[in-house]
Amino acid sequence: MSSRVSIFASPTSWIESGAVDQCHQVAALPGMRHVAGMPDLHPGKGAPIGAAMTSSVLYPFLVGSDIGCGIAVFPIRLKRPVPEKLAARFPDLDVVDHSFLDAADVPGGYTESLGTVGRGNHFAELARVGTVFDSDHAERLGLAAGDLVLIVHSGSRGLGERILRAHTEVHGAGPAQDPAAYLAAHDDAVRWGSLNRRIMAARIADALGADHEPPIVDECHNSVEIRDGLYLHRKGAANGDRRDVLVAGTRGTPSFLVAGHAGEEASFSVAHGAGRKMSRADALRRGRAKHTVEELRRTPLGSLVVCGDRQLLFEEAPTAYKRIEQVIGDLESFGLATRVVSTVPMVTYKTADVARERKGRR
DNA sequence: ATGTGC
Repeated sequence: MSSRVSIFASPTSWIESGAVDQCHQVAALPGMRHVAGMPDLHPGKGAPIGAAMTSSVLYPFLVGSDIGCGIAVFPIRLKRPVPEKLAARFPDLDVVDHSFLDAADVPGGYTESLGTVGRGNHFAELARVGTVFDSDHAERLGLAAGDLVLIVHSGSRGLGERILRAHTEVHGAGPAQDPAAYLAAHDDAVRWGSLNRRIMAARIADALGADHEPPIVDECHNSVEIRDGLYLHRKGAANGDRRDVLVAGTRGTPSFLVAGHAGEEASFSVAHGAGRKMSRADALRRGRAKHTVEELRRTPLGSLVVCGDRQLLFEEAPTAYKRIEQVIGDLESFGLATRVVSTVPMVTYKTADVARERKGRR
């Protein structure tokens, strides 16, 4: 059985060779039919990130540990948004607030860390709609230039990790022997991730004294689905089959809400973000020489980044990522998606700001 | 990515 690798990136887009190698390694796995690399493709742990991988057997490691990770967009209204004041009022999304869990029907019964953002590339951001590229589509979503939105990127925390570990402890990187059982646990994690994002949005809106609405976009990018009798794994790739997707920029550049039009050749998928250009280790080493903490906490866009962890701040520096405009341009030129609006960060929460808390307690 | 691994 032959299997193909297709990379949806223009020759001028930077794709690390290691990530393409990983695509071919995955394509050589038993039962594999097709690997579609998105323009944000970069190397991951064992499998590429930014890829949709289709096979006749289910490989849990291709989804990874953060099953159900995704990005949701919630319209929010605020009277006079001042980034400095709002940043100071953001809730501590590193810890659970039990008052938001009472009414929640928690998938998998896993209540630990529900409503918390986690680490890595996860964030919760207050942003304003910048450029409107497709006014009809934006209007259907209820969006106009200047409107405020909450963007929440997070996943299933310890739950997804537990599900993958239960599989790998027995089968390693091998396929699921009981796909239905894995899928049932996976679906719990997908629902949990979505609930996690909603609870965070509610916590933020409450802390800012704002009204917010249900999400207008909520697509996960680590998942597996059965499509045409095959397992379609997505790792750092969102469902782009006539779905709207928020493709995340960086903590210092805009993001793009796009309309997905991806067909079978692209495994019905679109990119999930800018994609890392540097490893975390490289970003930390080079970032320390290149940036100050101050410039990473107050971006050229005038937005603020709440992040009490200096290492994470450097790892997540905008320069550690590819240019989001290039990624979006590739999605458009390959016909996978079209721009609807851009969003411009005002306050991005990464992790609690220890410096601020210490000051407040004095 | 992860209540984290050798």
